[in-house]
Amino acid sequence: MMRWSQTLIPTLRNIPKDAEAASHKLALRAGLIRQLASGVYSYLPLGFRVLHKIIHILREEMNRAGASEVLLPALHPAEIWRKSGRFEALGADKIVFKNRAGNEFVLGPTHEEVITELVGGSIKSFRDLPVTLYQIQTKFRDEARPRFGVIRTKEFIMKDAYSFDADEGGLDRSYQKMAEAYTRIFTRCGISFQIVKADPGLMGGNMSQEFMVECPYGEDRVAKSESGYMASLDIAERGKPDSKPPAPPSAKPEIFDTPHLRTIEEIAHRFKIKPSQMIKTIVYIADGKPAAALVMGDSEVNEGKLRRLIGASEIRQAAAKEIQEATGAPVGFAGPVGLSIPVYADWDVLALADAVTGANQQDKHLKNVSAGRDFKPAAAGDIRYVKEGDLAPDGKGKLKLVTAMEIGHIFKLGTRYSKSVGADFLDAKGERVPAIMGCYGIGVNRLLAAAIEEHHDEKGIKWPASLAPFDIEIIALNQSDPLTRETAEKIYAYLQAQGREVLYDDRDERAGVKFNDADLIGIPQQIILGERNLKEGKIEVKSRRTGETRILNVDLSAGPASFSLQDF
RNA sequence: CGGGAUGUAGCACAGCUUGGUAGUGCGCUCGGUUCGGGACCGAGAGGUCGCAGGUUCAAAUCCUGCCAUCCCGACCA
Repeated sequence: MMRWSQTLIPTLRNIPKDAEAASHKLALRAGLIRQLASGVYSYLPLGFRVLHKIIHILREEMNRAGASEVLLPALHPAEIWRKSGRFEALGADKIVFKNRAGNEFVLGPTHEEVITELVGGSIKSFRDLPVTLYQIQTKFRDEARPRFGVIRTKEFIMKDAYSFDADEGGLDRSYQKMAEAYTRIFTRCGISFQIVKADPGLMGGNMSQEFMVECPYGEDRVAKSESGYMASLDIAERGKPDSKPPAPPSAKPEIFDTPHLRTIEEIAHRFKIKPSQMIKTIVYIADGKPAAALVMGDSEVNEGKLRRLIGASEIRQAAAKEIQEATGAPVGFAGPVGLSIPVYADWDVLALADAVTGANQQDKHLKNVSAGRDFKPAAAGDIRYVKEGDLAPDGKGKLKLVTAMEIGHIFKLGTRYSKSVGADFLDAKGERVPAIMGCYGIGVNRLLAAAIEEHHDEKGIKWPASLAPFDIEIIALNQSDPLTRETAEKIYAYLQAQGREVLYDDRDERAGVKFNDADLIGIPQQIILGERNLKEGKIEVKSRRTGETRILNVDLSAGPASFSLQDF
């Protein structure tokens, strides 16, 4: 299959200083990848083999789920992105340029537009549906901040699939099939994942789920409870706290001077008040009308939740001028008392007594403020991001926040793209209607990183069998010993004949170097050939995963076929 | 994009404060001894000190600008 001496596996003894994450360090040290520029990597023979293993699993499972593979262009005319309205939304993340004719192109960061255009031009009737297409190809995003080696890069391989259905029921079925395929894929890759409700974000659409891996070098925060609730921080909800009545107000609100102190931190620091004793008042413009959101000083308003509580369809933070108009004071001094615009309070705020908040006058704040007595919210609810220790939404147990990495994401897109880009068909009644779409993505390189993050120890990588670049590594301890060399060659030939993928470390290196490199690159099984054992007709087989070793008998005189190797 | 840090041989780093023309470990090449968990001895090769400009008799070292990379944050399929 492959001889070490004839390929490129540049293992590193020193830890490259720019690497932080375990997967980054190990991928570099094991000679899987090399960096060309920030967020741009080459995959060397070992790394590329792992990518191939992942891709093979992806293909099998996509095909099994009834999807068909295509290959779409990476070069997209800017036109098509303008058509969907995402050209601007893409912002600085898109890599755009003009060709010699002056036509603008973007290097495909994702392919909803292209696939919709393609399918839209090809389907005519509801009889052509459903159809699910997928592809595996390089995407380009000029990430502002590539991170952690191969976890977030500017150029990455993605498996993306798109389903087109005639109706919502069809979409549900297509989506379900993909969800099942994803579960099979990650399970086969040996990755411990969890499915989390997520925010569809820029993609649009009405439902999405993320496949997440808990990992210190992930980029997402996920809230989870003991009873199994899991949601991305963006949309995680919390249970309504026991409506403990606020402590009886001790005194009436009182104005005090806070010259140039605008932020919660400044006031908290200057007057030695806990942020949790303060009411943060943020002015929003909801469907064109001002409204104030109230949360405890140590919390952050979640705009999605606020929008739902208000019942608005669009919401944004107010500009300085609008704040001045709505509260009569400059930014930094807003408070709920005496405010003429409706105020929406988080549950936390209802339980606060004697709180500190803005006085709606420049350089002044109020103390001894209590909800109910000093102001009445238009509505109260969960309008902030959850925090560690919050009550779980089902009221059972507390929420924990964990760092996680997203390895897959599935969306029900609906008609967002089929309407804007154009993918119509004639339904059974002869009416022209847009196809109902779903889209489904897996980051291939990221999966490689996730597997290393989960499967490694101090010595190196411990590949799951399904992703390992090779099944078995032959370690010939003394390459200058004829018996060792001969046996190695025989076993190498034998294993290949058995259809095993084998790496033969035939380098003229010392035993220690080979052992350490073998543990580093993490091939699941090692066959160790040493003179002492060979003289007695024995070889040693070691599992990288468990460290377990077994001594097997080999009858060398009878040729390579006289022994066999079982899995542990 | 804001904040912080770093840039000297393939990798990891010292030298910079106090300017005098570059060093250590690993790796690499050759010879020898070794050979079951990163050997030893001897001899070598390898560097535009990130780039540009400035100060100076003299710059890796001091000054200015730029670039690159990493980390934190913002942003984000």
